[in-house]
Amino acid sequence: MPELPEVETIKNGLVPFLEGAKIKNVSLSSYRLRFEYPEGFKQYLIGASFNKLKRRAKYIIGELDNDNSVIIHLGMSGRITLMGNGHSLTFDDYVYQTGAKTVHDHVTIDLETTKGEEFKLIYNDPRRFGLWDLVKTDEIEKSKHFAHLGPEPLEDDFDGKALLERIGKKAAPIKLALLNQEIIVGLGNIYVCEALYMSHIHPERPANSLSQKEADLLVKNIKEVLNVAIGAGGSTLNDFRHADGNLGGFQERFLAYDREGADCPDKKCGGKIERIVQGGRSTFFCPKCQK
DNA sequence: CTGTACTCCTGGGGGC
DNA sequence: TGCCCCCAGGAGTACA
Repeated sequence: MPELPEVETIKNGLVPFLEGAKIKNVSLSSYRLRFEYPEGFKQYLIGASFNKLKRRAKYIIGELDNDNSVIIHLGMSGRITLMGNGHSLTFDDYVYQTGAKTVHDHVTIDLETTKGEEFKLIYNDPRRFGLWDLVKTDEIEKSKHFAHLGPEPLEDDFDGKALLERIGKKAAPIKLALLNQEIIVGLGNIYVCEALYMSHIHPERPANSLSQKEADLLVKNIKEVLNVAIGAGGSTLNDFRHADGNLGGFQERFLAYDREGADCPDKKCGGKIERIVQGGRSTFFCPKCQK
């Protein structure tokens, strides 16, 4: 799925269109997503306007003017497209696009901006691992989606000390600990691999074996890789693009992720990137410089 | 407590 | 061309 940087970029891209916009109509496909839509989903939405858009972990939160908030998680393959005025803009670029078919359009929202311009928001999700929910705005933090979530990695007060506190005595491999949203939110398979590579930390190291110094470096690199990715995506999403939805410039060049067999980017290292499986998911790392 | 296996799904790509 | 198998950026649950 979209990890924190992608969700942040999408949220930021939606802000100028959605904040203040009024929901004129909502239509749903006949498929359910990860969960059923909540009772009265459409009724709460239609006629409401969006106040603020926020991000928490990998969720987009759309605060409405009726004390409810829309909670959106993109799962593995969720994409959001805005269409209006003969143009469309798709906020994805990180997920395969060729398979996009309207048969997987599950949520369509007709909107009207404060200036009276009409447009549609379309949520497309082939694998349907995403979710849309409705939560009382003042109960978001204790809702089932958010109650167990760990700290935001980009918060100023999140540092190596805070990470070690969250890890506690956990002997699980550091790779899996970082994917655990109860310990730290927003990281997924890609950025965990990248941050561990940058920090020269072996993904199979027990989480509780990290020194304070290693944790400091790891957190510094987590922030770095997330901020670079947000910076790369953020600048491309300012306006509607033409109908092919091509944003460009959002391609990541990964150091370790998906580079099995490639030379370690550090020429002085001379190692080769390897792929192993942890928790049923691929881990890419350099066994020579990650200790 | 741990770790693992499996679940929800579709689609792309490689091998044959 | 097709078929089969593996893989995919998430995350919850069940079970030993």
